Amino acid sequence: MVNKAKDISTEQKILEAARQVFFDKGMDGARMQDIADKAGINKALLHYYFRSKEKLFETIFAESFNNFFPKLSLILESDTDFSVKIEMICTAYIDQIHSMPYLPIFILHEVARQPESFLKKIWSSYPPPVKLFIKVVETAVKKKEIKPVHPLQVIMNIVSLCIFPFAAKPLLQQVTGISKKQFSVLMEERKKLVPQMIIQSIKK
Amino acid sequence: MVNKAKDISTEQKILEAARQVFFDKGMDGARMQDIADKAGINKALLHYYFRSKEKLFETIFAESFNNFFPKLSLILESDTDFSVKIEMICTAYIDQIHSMPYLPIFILHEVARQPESFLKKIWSSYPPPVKLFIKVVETAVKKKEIKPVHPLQVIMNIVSLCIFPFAAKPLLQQVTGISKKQFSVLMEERKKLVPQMIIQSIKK
DNA sequence: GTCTATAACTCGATAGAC
DNA sequence: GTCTATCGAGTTATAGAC
Repeated sequence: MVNKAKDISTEQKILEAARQVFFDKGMDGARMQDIADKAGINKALLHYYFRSKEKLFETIFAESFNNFFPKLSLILESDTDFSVKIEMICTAYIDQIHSMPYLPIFILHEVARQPESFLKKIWSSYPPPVKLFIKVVETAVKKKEIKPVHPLQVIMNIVSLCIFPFAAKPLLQQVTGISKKQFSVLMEERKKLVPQMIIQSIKK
Repeated sequence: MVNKAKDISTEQKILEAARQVFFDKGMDGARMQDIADKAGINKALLHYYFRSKEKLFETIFAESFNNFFPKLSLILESDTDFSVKIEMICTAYIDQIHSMPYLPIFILHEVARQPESFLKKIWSSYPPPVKLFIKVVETAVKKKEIKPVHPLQVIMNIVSLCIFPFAAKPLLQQVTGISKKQFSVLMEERKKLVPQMIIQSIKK
């Protein structure tokens, strides 16, 4: 398979191919041969650009980790009501993951398998803004805008409701037989449903 | 490592070891040598009991698939209020997964990777009671016990809120630094929180 | 930068003794 | 049933020509 756009660099072709194969098979199941085929080059060239499979994986994993936390900081720091922030976060998450539905399983599977030291290194470059998120919830509680709640429960609720359906998509499709299209419709609906649920569960 | 209880059969030792290794590493990352070591036997004996790695995996995957759907049918068929059913399902799910926290990632990762034909075969023996679940929600809607809602959205909400936190546990612990114990406390709380959220979101 | 050829190694599987 | 020893396929990585 040769890339039509001649201006796409070999490195970019490799990264795109690696993304597809790693997302699909995971680190252990991915084959350098498959990545080379998909990029339209041969194995040796992979090693020329990225020294080893591990280095290539690290590159994909790091950028994915970053993508897993959509522009949360910007939203959290914005000067908007708490409920508006919730709505924006849900929409950002659902849109983000909808465009790369294999991301959640990949991240969850690999995070559970990598040594702590490796993870520490990765997100020293891509820090998820959890502290900030917790602070935003705590502030809303103090200002009596919402009920006193454990911030982590709220965060878990939001992320669960937005992301899990994508992680469970293959299972859901197998079990219910719904089409790709029907699934997309459900996910679009959730951009309204999920914030409603969250707000309702913590409003005074 | 030799098993102390002499009455535990070799087959059981293999299955327990295989469960651990497959849950931890996935099919592709698992090594027959690791399973043999953990079971206190050698590789050849694995092949004597289960012809191949694939057969052994199939055994573990099938029983896991079954465990992923806790005794839903019994609860769904029970003669109780809709809201009580929701509560029972959440408790059943959280308790079930709490006792095997690696199950969700394993199932989600592997389901996405197995061919459709294989999955069809598996759950012809372990059918998840989705049809029944949908019917229960639809009945509650018709009886005007709850708002008109898309049953799949309700099901997704329940499963997301109960299961995702376990799938995200390694990530959550890395990112927030909470202990195993603190995590358990949060999950216990959720047995009350989640049903409340679900009921509130669909009550008339 | 890109290719072919191959070295070095890992791992599932089997043969065959006890 | 259980073991040791080994084969052979498949995979990452490198050497070296162009």
